[in-house]
Amino acid sequence: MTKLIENMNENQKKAILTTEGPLMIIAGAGSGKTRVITQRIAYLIYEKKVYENNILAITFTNKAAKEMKERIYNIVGETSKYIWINTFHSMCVRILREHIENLGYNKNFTILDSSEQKSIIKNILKNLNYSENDYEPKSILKIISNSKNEYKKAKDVAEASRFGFMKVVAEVYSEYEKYLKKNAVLDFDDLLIKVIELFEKYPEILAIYQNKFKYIHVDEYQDTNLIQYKLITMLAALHNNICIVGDDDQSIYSWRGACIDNIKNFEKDFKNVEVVFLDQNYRSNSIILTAANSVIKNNVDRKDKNLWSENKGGSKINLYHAFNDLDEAENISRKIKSLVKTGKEYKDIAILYRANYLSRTLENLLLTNSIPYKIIGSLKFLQRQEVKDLLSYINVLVNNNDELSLRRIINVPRRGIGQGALEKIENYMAINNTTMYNTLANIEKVGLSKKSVKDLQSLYNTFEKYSDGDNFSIDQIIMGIYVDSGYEEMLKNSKDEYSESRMENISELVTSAKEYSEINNNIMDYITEMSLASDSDDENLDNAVTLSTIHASKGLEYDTVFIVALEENIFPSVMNSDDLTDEQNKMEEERRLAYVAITRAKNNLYLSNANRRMQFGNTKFNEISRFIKEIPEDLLLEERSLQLSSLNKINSDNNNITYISKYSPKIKEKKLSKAYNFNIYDKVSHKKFGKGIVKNIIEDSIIIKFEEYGEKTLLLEYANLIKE
DNA sequence: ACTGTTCGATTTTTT
DNA sequence: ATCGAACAGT
Repeated sequence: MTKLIENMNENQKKAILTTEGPLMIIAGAGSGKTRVITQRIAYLIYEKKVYENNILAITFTNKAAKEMKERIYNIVGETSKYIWINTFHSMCVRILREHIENLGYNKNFTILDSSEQKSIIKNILKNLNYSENDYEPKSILKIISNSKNEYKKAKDVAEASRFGFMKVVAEVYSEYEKYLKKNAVLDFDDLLIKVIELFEKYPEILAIYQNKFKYIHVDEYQDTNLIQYKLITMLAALHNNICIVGDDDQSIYSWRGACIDNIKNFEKDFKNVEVVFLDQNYRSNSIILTAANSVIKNNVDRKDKNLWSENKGGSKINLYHAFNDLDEAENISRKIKSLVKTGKEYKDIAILYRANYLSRTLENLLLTNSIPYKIIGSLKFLQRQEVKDLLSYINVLVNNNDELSLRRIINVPRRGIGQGALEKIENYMAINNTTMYNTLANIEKVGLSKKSVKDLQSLYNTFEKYSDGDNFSIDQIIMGIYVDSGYEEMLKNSKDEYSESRMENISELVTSAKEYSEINNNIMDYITEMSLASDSDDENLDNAVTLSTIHASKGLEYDTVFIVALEENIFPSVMNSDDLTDEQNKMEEERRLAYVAITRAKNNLYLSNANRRMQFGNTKFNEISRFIKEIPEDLLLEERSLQLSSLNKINSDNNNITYISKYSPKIKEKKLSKAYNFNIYDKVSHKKFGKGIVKNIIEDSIIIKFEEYGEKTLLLEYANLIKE
C-alpha cells in the first residue's frame, strides 16, 4: 500500500484512499489525474481485494482508454484485462451485443458515422417530398441528436410540435428511426439510448451490471451529457461507489451537449459526496500557471480554485504583435528554428489555434522553411473514401441487413448499377418482401443486364466466401475482398492521381488489421472498433511540430506552445450559434478554451495576434484578444513586428488606437479618423453619403454600403467617418 | 454515367 | 481563398 501512494501529495492520497461512496475529484490541468485514477484502481485490487471484473472505468476518447489500459497493465499485469476500461460508447456496444436482441434488434448491428446519417436524412426528405433547401439536413440531424440526448423519442417530438419546421423534424425523426431499425444500424447516440432503454425495460439486465460494477470511475466528467449522466447514475445506484474526475474549467464541449451542470447535480443526486481538489500542477512553470489562473478567474460561473506549482519561475511569456497572418507565421518559423538550434526538438513544440482554417498560413510557412509538422485531426484515415468503402464491405459481411453499406459499394467498382438498376432491385425487394442482400442471391430474376447480373453474382459469392470468418484472419478477409471484389483492379487501372496513395492506404488498413487479428481475430469486434475509432488515436512518433485546434489538444502537453490569432472575433470567436444560450455562457466557454490552451505549455509559451488577417478572402482587422489583456503585463515580454512599427509611424499622431469589436464591453461613441478603427458590419455615417454599414476593409480603403448612395469605396485616411 | 461548372458556406467535433 | 456539394450538360 505504501508503494501505491508513495510520492503522492495529500489530496492525491485522499483521492486514492477514499474508495467507498461517491467521490468527486476536481482535478485541475496537469494535476496528475490519470495517475490518481490508475493508482486508485490498483489500490482497489491490491489493498481492498476487489476483483478486476468488478471495476469499471469510463473515458471519453479511445486514446484515453488505451492510455489508462496500458498504465494499469503496467501495475496490475495480465489480469488487468478483466477490468472494463471503455469509452461510453464502447462500453455500450459491449452491453448491447450481449442483450440488444431483447429490444428486437439483431446483435450484429453495425454503427453509422455522421456522413451516413446525413445521407439518410437527405433520402428521407426526398421521400417525404420536402426540399433540402427548406429543411437543412444538418440542422435536422442536430435536433434529432439533441432530442435523443434529452431522451426524447420521435413520438415525444411529434407530440410537442405539431406545426412548422419542428413538425417536419418529427416526421423525419420517425422515418429515420424506422430506417435504422430496418437496416440493423445504430447511430452514436443510439448506443447509449438503447442501453438505457434496455435497463428500463429489463431491470434484471440492469441488475447484472449493477452487481458487477462495484466500483465505477468516470474521467473527464465535465464533458458528460444528460444521457451519460443518467447511465452512470443507473449503474451506480446499487453500490454507490462512484468516482468522478473532472474540471469545470476545462469544459469546452457544451456546444456538443456536454452539461457542466452535471458537476453540480452530482453533489445533489448522490448523498454524502466526498470532494477532493487536486490543485497542485506538475506540468507548467508558475509564470504560465499565473497567466492561466488570471485568465480563468474572470469566469463567474466556476468552482473557485487556484492551481499552483512548485516549479517556480520560468521565462516570461512571449507576446508578438504581428502585422498580418503571414508575418505571424514567419515569426513562429523563425522562433522554432532558433528553439531547435538551442536543443529543443520539433516534437516538443505545438502550435494551437481556435479554428482549423487558421492553420493554412502556418502550414505554408512551415513547409517553405522545411520544418516538419503534423496536423492533429486533418483528413482522417478512416474517413478516406477507399478505407470507408472497404469497411462498408466488411459491414455488409457481418450484417447482411446493412443495406446502407451495401448501397455504398454495390457499384464500387462499377457493376453497371445506376439509378435504373437500383429501382429494379428495390422493386424486387418490395414484391418479394426481402432484403437487398437476399436479392443478390437471386439477382438473375431481377431483370438486369447480363453484365450486371454476372458482376453482382460475383459480389454475392465474394461475401459468401468470407462469411464464415473462422476460416480466415481479418486481414485475409479484407485483402480477399479487396481483390475479389475488383476494387484492386479498379485502383490499378485508375488514372486518378490519387489511386497510388489509395492503394497505400488499403495496404495500411490491411497491415493494421493483421496486427489486430493477431490479438483478437474477431471480425465483429474489429469492425466495431473501427466504427468507434477516430484517428487522433494513433499516436505519431515522428519528430514534428504539432498543429492542432485547441479542442483537439485537450489532455496533451508540450514543452513549448504557440497560441496564434489571439484576436477578438477569432478568439474569442464570434458565434452565430443557432442555440440561444446566452452570451455570458459562450464567452465563459471561450475563456475556458483559452485556459486549456495556456495550460498545455510546460515551459515556454508564445502568444501572438495580427493587426490584420486574411479571412475568407478578405482582409479583416481585429482588436487584440481580451484574453491577452487578462494576463498581468509583467508576465509578458512584448515584441512588435517591424512592419507594424512602420505602420505606426505613418499614423504617428494616433498612438492610442482604439479598436472596436462586437465584444468590447465599453464601446464609446467616438470620432475617428485615419486609423484602422473599423470592423465589418460597423454602422458608420459620412458627411455626404449619410448612414451606412462597413462591408469590407482592404488595405487603406474601406467599402461601405450606404443606405441612400449604395456601395462606395473610400480611403480611410480621408473618409472622416463617424461610428454610430 | 461521367464531367465540368457554378454556387455557397465557412468554429470547435472525444464517439 | 478554398473546398465541397449540387446541378446541368454531354
